[in-house]
Amino acid sequence: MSTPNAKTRYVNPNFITEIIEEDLKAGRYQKIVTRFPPEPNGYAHLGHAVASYIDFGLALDYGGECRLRMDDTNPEAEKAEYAEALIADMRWLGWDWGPAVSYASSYFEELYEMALRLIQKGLAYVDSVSPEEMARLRGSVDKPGTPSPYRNRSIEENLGLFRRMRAGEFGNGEHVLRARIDLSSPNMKLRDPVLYRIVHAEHYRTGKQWCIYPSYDFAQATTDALDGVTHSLCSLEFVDNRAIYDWLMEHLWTPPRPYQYEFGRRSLEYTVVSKRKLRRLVEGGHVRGWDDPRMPTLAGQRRRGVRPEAIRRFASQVGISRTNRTVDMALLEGSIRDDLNPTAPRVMAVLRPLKVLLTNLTSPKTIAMPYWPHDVIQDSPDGLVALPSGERVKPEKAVRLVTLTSELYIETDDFAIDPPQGFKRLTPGGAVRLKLAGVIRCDEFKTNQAGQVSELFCTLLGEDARADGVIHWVSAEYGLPAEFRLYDRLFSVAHPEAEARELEEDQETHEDRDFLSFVNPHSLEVTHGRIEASVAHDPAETRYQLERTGYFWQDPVDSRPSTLVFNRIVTLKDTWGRSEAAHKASSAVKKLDSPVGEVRPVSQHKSELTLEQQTRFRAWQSQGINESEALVLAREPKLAAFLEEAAQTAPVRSLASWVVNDLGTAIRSGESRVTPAGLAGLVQLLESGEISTRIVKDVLAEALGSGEAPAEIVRKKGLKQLSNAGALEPIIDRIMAENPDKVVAYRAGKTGLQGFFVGQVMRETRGQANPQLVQELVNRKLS
RNA sequence: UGGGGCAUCGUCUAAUGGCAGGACAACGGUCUUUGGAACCGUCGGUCGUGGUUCGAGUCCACGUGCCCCAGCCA
Repeated sequence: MSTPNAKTRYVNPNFITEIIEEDLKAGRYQKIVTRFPPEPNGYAHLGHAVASYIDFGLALDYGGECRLRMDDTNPEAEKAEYAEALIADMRWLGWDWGPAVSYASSYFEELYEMALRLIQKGLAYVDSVSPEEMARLRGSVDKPGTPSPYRNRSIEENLGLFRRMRAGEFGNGEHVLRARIDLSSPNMKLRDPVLYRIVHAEHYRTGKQWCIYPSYDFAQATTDALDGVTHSLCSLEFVDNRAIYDWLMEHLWTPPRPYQYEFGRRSLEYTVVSKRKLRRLVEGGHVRGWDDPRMPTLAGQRRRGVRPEAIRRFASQVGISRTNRTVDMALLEGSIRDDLNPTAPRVMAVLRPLKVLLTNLTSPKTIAMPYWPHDVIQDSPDGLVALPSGERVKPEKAVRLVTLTSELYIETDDFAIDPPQGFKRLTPGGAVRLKLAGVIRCDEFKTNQAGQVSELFCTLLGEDARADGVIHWVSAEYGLPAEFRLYDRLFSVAHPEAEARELEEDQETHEDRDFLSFVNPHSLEVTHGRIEASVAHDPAETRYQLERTGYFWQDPVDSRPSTLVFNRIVTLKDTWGRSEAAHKASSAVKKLDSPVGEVRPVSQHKSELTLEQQTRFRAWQSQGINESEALVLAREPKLAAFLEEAAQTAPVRSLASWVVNDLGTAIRSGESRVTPAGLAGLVQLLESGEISTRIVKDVLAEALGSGEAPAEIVRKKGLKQLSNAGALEPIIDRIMAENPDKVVAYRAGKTGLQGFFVGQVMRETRGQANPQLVQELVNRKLS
């Protein structure tokens, strides 16, 4: 249970799973508990989907639990409608949060008690300055803050005031409760953060019961603890807030306690997700609503026809790391196609009809057409395939009847008077196959006044006639008229926010040249065409692949049996259209080469040394220490002092690199558990040839963790450098024998494999082999 | 500007100091009654400069670039 199956796990291994596995192994928690805590102040979007995937997926992977918690601590922004929508969206995604949704607002009483405890401990106080004054007193990033005149109120006074705040004796903004932490902290978040503020507003759940509300920082930490959370995951912008989280845990909770970990946000190309921007799209009429299929909201994606399985697949592929990233649209589209390809039955529809008359077809022909292509049938595990109704039947039963009549429609694009190179469709005098209905030849075509082709006259040829390609079609008599809504990316640029920012910098007039100016005017195209009659009998929520055009389903809001409306969920991959477009673009515009040799500042200057540092720098150099290390030592007295002390019993030249490169970080932070004498002892062993640098490296790392004397570790583990070729050679021979393929690859020129062989030997000998010697031997044996 | 976070193919993501790997995209091919799918293959990367090391994406230093923090929002 503690390590998920690599194939079925939700979340791929990452820095957080590493922590979880370590915590489970060490028995710090019986089982892990995560939580997904949206604020009900808007609709869920793909960002929420990815974040929830991590929280719920991790819990699933490690046999834990994930709570869904409404972080509803700001009554002015939140609505029941949003909370309900959020819950519905999460359920749609398929998450299970146990018997009940958790609400921060359900814990208000407990939180209030905890605040009282903080006051009683002298760790929180009621401040009564104005918001502006508080901002001023907080200082700025480069100036420390100054205490408010109310910072030293007595515990009794604070208690009294806080109770009166709750009792509603004060107006908005008159008082707040603040944590007493550190007004001069370089971390701005720690400058006495607000814990409670007065808000006289109706809360969608607690009504007027409260007029004081906990802040994000206070509520997040306390409700995590109350919910039994073990791993509290949030996005990177809250890194600074972790200090408050830990401070609150330390003073209010006894272990086991939750810890906060942060991961990078994910955004998507060609879209925006901030609530403010989404609202402007809706209110500005750029889209038809929050559930417009172009919106990145889950409501929008759902209405578009995307299935939750596709969203989860997408989230899984996006992955998780400690960097904010913008994901390629292709990843989402690919996930949707991968989900739909094996689940969407195929039918035919013509989006932009061109009338065709079959001059030699005397009576209609009814054809049984399979819903599935051969490869989907082949891949079926039980040999059965689905009908649109969901019923699974034998492949030969998975068919619908389609009628070919003398009057029919084909796609306007499937005919060209003057075809481009490689065109595999209908041309004047040319032949093409109508899917499953025979080959036709175009004898004549008619044009309208505008010169556009309006009708084709064709002859139906025998089955064996040669054809350039296969196209889809719909009978004019039997086909049902339908509206098709073809969605494209909402914005015409991949990074609308970043582009808008650049525009602002370029021009002073930024107000109307913001991200909205990048809205793609062609993001919705509506066509009227025909779809084969069989769909009339299918469940309304059936997702189809309309052959050669894309995945579609009926718009759940606007489609009616009498007036069908189909949304395009995603196009098919179109290698022809793509190469066509690329061809046009390259021939139309000859791109100007961007000027070469761009200017790059060549300021590779070392940061300046003071006179005193220069003197020390030269002194170190004169002792034989290289420039790079001497520079560090000259600048950092702590390291220099450490080195000087160690140098009393070991050669300074040999010590310097260990001090600078391996112990530097620990010494600087004052947390080095290796003493100067300890290092000197180890270096003596190195100098005498008893141990190798490899061993020094490993021992130092261990000593840094355990605090044990390095020489003692060497003695206890019996570490000793093996410089005896006779002992090493059999090991090398064995490894070569075990990896014949690598030997071949090496001899074929993949010399990077030398590292593999050396590494194997080092591992076998627990790092004790003399690496130079091993390398030498390996080289000789391999060549 | 003080503090913090981050940097690996076009994109996303892996690699106890020891083979820079995977996925998506792109490109080429096989197959195909979908210019789809599937299959095979190709292309392509460690931000820069030094240092430590037998060996550095990983450790050290100095740069460069991006993101977050000065709400009684979350």
